[in-house]
Amino acid sequence: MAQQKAAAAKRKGAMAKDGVSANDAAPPKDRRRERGEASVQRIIDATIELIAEEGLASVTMQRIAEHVGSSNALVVFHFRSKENLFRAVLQYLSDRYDELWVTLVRAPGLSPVERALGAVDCAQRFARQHPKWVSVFVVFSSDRKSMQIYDEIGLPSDLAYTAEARELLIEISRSGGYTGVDIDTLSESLNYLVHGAWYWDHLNPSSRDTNVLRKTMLLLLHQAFPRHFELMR
Amino acid sequence: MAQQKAAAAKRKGAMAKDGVSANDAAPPKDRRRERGEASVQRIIDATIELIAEEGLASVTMQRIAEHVGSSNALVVFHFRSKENLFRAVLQYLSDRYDELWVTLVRAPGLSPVERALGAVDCAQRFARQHPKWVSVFVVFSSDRKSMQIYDEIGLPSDLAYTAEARELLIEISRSGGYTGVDIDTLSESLNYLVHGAWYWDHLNPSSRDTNVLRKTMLLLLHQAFPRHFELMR
DNA sequence: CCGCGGCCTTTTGTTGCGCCATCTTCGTCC
DNA sequence: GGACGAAGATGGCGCAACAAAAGGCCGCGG
Repeated sequence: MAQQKAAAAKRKGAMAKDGVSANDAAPPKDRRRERGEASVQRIIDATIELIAEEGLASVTMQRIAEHVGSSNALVVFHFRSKENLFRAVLQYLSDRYDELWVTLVRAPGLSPVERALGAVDCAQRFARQHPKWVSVFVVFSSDRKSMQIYDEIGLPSDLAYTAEARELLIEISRSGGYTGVDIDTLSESLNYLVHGAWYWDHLNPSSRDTNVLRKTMLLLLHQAFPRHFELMR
Repeated sequence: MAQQKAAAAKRKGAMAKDGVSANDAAPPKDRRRERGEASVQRIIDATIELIAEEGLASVTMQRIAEHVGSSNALVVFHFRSKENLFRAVLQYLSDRYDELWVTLVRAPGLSPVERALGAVDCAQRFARQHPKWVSVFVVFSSDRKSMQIYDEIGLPSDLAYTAEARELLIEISRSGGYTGVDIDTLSESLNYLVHGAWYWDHLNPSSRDTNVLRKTMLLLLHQAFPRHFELMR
């Protein structure tokens, strides 16, 4: 499947990058492979675009191929089936979200409070910078059929992020000497808020770009840990 | 499949006797029409069931008919097309929600605070009592194609409920002498929370039946209007 | 007993996925 | 350095699934 190509890409990336250096080692970088990988990426991008704009039902292999500017057989060649293509798309998006999360939440040297703020940022930035990606997530996770794919790829990460955030809240509560804070309800609320914002903004894009999500999350955090989170103005 | 149907119909006609006493109150209603209406309802129910369980993509006219125990032509007969059927389904669900909203929010003699609490109740009850209906809403509003249907039937009501809730909050704020409350952010947050809960519980049913939605909505209301809303314990 | 309305079967035309035969382009081996 | 082989790409086709239309049947009510 698609993983083979990712693996091959690593091998190439190791040395082909600085290949400008004169005539050393005659770089055997396979231009066929490069072309193929570029095609794979273009197909994934086109699929995201189409799904975000039109939904799953009306997306066909030929429409994707058409959008890419190739024949449908090329799509079938790279991803053996439609389901495989969708799986690759979701994996791609999941990886992009993970990158952002790692940068904003798991960056070394951050305090738990900073990490929590990073998580808030993560949710908001992702939705603002890549509304189409969010749409694809929503579409995939709604239809039960494609939900099988989401259950395999998206949901586990999703639950992991929630759990990680929950641990952060516990740590803040403990080290801050707070008692009587209902962590489970709080973290679940934040989860609802994030997904609600994503979902609602997908179905009613005009409400995007307000600061409601961030404000409310900070409000809840402030209400629970007043000494550690400032209210937004 | 269809043979059973004909047989059942036959039996039904003969059975009208032993159901009630011989000369039961002269039915002024056309029994054919009754049967037809029952079919319509059964088809709608089956469609809801199927969409909630499998998503839009894999639902076909024949699967619906099969689930109802009739031929696909019967479905086509009652609703002229698939799109029309879906429209009827969404209209049906929208009507059910409206009934609940009218009962809980617009009941005569309620104070604004009671109405607001009614709105909270409405969102929670609907999700608890009819998870499949919520699933259908989510499915319809996710796929852009069927979103055209949702935009016509579901979204206007949705926006109306949000607007009505917002008016309630304004009224409470005014009559309660509150100043500096950001009504727009508050009502939008509550909206996010409701849709987030519906969406998340649809894609991760195990988290249903907690009280998080209600608790958090009341928390936000209490935070804005402390003299009018008690916290849950 | 007759006509109509609800119900069903069969048919038709369309669409989409996946595969095959073929072609091109590029590394590699002798 | 020239031919072979493999990866990448193309067009088209077969099979299956689907929505929808055309037409016939049957029981019910008048």
